[in-house]
Amino acid sequence: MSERYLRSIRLLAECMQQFEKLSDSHIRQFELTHAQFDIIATLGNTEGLTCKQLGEKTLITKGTMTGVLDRLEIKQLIQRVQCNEDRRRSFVRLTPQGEKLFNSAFPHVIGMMKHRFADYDTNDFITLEQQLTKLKNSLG
Amino acid sequence: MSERYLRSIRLLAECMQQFEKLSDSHIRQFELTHAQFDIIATLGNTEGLTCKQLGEKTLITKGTMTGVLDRLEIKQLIQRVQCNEDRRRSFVRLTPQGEKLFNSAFPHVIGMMKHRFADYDTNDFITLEQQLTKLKNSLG
DNA sequence: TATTGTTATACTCTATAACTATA
DNA sequence: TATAGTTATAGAGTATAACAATA
Repeated sequence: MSERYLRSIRLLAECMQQFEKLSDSHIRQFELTHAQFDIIATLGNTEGLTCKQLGEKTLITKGTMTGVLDRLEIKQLIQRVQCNEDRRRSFVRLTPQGEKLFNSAFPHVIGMMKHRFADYDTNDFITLEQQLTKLKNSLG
Repeated sequence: MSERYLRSIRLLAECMQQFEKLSDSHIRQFELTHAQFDIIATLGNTEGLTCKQLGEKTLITKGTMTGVLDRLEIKQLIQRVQCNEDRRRSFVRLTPQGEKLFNSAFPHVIGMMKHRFADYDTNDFITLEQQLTKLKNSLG
């Protein structure tokens, strides 16, 4: 209750909440849900990932994953490509439209966020990254 | 795309994901959903909050809030008390059972998390808190 | 008129378990 | 037997808008 680390966890949650508040409106602008955006963002700059890999990265469970991927497939933002070496698996990849959205959505979010970090210099980033990396490793 | 702050945001999200992974099983142990836990945690150690205040703190919108509160009321963990000064509003408060759960759930989560911060000393916490506070203010 | 909270709707996410196909 | 992904189900969260009561 009076444990010191609770303060850090609360701050962490508040940071995340602020970020979500900021990104929310932009995500919806692209007519995506959070889960869908998460998938698009995770697939961006990859050659494709299996459902399992996507699940590990996004914490979306496999039963849910099928539904999320179905909706993204209907929107023609992703495609499933069956894996020839192991026919149980399939690779999920961004379609050209998916890539286009990825490449237009991110600069958009970037533009919005950029000025918020205006007062960070290189050393500030280094310190922040060090602290977050340490925290991540402690939690992981 | 190559913006430096993206690395920090990614780390932030990964920290939050790790924390959620850890707390998830414990939340479900108390037969609560994330949203429900969020409400209980927010109400803990308060005299009661209005729906509006709860919505601002948890990012749950008012339409959703009614449903979440209904389910918590059915579980007898919260109660709504109409406000006499402004009869449009009502205060949402933990019931004795709700407080009991709050007070038993948190030490539980604390116990689980404690050893993860074993290698943090006071200075580590100070640095981490400073960085997270700075980040929160930048995002907010 | 504006605000607080509820109701209603349609959709999405979620957990879980049973299932199919492949390994 | 184990694994990858789908299907099925029931419940919960979500956005949105219309609504009632109160200010």
